[in-house]
Amino acid sequence: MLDTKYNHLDVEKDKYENWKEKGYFKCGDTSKEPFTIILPPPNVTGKLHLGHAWDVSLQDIMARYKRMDGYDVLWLPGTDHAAIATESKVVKKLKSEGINKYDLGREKFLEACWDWTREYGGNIRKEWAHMGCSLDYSKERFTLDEYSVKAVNKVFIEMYKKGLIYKGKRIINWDPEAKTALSNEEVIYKDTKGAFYHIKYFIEGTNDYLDVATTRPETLFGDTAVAVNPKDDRYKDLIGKNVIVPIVDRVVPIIGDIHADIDKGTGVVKITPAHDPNDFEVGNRHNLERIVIMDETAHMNEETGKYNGLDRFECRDKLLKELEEKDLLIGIEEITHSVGYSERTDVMVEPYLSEQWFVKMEGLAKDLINMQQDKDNKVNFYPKRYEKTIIQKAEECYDWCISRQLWWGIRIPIWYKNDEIKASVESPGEGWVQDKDVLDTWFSSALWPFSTLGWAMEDKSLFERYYPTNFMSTGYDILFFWVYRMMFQGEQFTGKNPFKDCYMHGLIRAKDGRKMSKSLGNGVEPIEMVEKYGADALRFYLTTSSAPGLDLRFDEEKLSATWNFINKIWNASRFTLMNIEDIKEINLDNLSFSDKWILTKYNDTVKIVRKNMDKYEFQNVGTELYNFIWSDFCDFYIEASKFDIDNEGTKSTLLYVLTGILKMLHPFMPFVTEEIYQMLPVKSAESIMISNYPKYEKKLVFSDTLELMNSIRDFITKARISKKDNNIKKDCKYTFRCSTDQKIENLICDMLKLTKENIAYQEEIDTFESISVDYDNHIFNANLVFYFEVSSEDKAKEQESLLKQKEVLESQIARREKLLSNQGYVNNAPKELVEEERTKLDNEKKELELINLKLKD
RNA sequence: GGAUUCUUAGCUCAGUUGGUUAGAGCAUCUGCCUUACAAGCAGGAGGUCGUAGGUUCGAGUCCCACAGAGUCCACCA
Repeated sequence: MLDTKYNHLDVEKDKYENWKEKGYFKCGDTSKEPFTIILPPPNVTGKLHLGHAWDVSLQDIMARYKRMDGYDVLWLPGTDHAAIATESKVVKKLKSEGINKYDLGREKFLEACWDWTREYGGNIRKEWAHMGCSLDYSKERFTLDEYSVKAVNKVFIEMYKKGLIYKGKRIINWDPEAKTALSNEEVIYKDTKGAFYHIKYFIEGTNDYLDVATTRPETLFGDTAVAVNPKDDRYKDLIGKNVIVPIVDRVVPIIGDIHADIDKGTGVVKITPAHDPNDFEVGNRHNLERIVIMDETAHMNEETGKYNGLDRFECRDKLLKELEEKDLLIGIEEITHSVGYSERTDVMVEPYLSEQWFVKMEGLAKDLINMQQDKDNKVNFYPKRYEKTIIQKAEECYDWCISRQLWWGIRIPIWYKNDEIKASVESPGEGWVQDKDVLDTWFSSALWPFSTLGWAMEDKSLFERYYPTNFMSTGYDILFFWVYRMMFQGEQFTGKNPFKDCYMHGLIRAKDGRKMSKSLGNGVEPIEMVEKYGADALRFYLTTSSAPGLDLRFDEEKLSATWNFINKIWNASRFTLMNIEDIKEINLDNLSFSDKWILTKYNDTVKIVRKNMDKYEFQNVGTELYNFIWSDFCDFYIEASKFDIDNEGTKSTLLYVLTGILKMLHPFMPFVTEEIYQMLPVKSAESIMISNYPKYEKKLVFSDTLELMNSIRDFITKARISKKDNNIKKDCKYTFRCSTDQKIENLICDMLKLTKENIAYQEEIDTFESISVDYDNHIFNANLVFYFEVSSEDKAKEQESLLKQKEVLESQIARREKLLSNQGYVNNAPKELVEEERTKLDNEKKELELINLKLKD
């Protein structure tokens, strides 16, 4: 027997291990249709945060739902080596031990990374287990395992040969702390306080100068021109003349270029082709020299004379001082402007000229756009609007910088010998040297949906069976990092989109709407919440509390309310189990009105739940189940069943409906549903995980009963209000007439807790005041009269309440009459709706008559 | 500059082909320890659905404008 209270700690203990041992998580039943989900691989040394908990819950819901519904489900787990993130952690750790990465050397450093990975890699698996994720661990992958590395090499070489990957000298975003190039996506722009420094650039051979404004004065060492707009009347005559770059005293030309904006700043721009992407373009147009003035750590190099060796910001300070001393600084104008920071290290990104590998995006992006036009092969986004976002991204289409000057990652399969270049995994022979760089983590992630399934392996059976995948779920924050890239790589190498449906969820925010972050200290640990309320509550709360694509404000009170809901389910189960111990089989032949009613309601619920599950509208599923279970099943049906509990049909109904409830809840709350399922006296499977998902059963739908019982329920509610409003005591007397059926009369008496002692005798009645509750429609009518002693105060109260009722009724009748006299409504609205309105109007009129009668007394 | 989301009860949010009197949790008020559950039960109060127009027989829902809040992309000498 169940305890009186739900204890999530007991319930969630050991179940996961048991499921895993039984092999329920494994795919492979080829008699069934496959259903595939690939888990977005978290950073191998990372920690599960609430966003992950949300993400894995969504996927587990789909995995469990489809598994129960007869599919061969593969939910494939894996982790990502997370190049920069992991490498920077290992560097930091070594540093604390007084070890420098470069002194240690590449091989030993990689060993340290592997050690780190092994040490922390298990954590994430424990967290999946806490959350109840039904992952097939026999297929677990890592972005540095054979599956991934082979695919990455194959893809790289093929793209290189097709000219889709090229090496180029360009301005890229440089992270001076991690000492690597970054892609545009890895740069985060933040509003930063800075200044326009106005500097004098003297025109050669004159005492006149140009006022050049810059936010990065230290780059003047790399200036090789000054540009003005050719249409700018102020300066156009100067084009062709030269200016002298201050401090370095270099003579550089004044050029005319549209890049110089007449309205911006002073209209004069210094051109530093090696340190600014726009200037780089200008430099190309005018054949300007590119002078690199910094090293890879953003310290000034030998080009800067006495500033050589200084950090960029230190150099800026000292340079400004010197400019001031030499009267070359016109002024400083403080501004707030947007500056790029590295996503991982949070240092200011430096635009930096270097040689890097790029993916040529034009053709790939076009293919992606075309694929989305194809109804049968497109990715369906949930919510839909993300498709537009993806398309826009594809239309912008700038090349993707994929080389990283790191060691932890997949090394670029390119070999050099003198001037020769070869693409190959193995060394082409003696004297060949491999490219030192590794690939962007996201390059391997982009292949993840097919690399994990053995696309590059000899045995392609998994790929053939489970690709393309069915469901992808992820936060919108990695739409461009990942979803976009998976799409074009999938299309390019498999000819198909890697997933059919892509569900985007939002971010988890703190209760005040701010982002959860370490610096604000407002983060919530999912594991703490699991300990406090259970994984079941956390999963249900996270997945049913917001609409797709929207952020979720984490509210512990709501999580606690979810716990209460589970406690309610627990107790409803407890009641059911207490009353059906002796049942041997479910027999739904001999059913009462309320049995038929709950079965009908239940089947409606099954239908709506399935519909919404298939559309990933989990918040609707949540609302539907919550209302059905709490309001219909617990508050009404269980109460009604108490008076009929010895009936075989009622016992069967209780068990049948409870079983269905547990099954529909199972994807959301796997642990508690399994706990209760195991105690059911009649069940079809050894675990709820592998039982069948409920189906709509037409033969268990009794529409007439639905209508009847809804009316009865209405009547009971009304009678209850009357009882209370008029302060009727338990010992009052009543007479009760119900025209339909003796059973219904009994049920109503029971539900209203009216007992034989309350029956009134005629002679008594005469001396008592009375109130009555009437209900009359075409399938059910009843009349309940309470007789009781009443004070003048009570009587006044009743009058007041009747007048109020009258007022409400009259306004409703007026509204409905207006509606029904509207020909447009009568002609256009659905017939049933109009008919319903008519019935209601009739009822309301009858009710009003009764009230008027009572008011006359 | 472009795109996009949000604005519904005191608070946090649902409301998906337009159709009863707009729902829930928490908080609040009234009455109940009724033998599944007081972390509960039975009720009550609380909303002119951001503002102003339009389409429609009918708008929280569709369209337009405006206001406020947020996010993404581009630009940022």
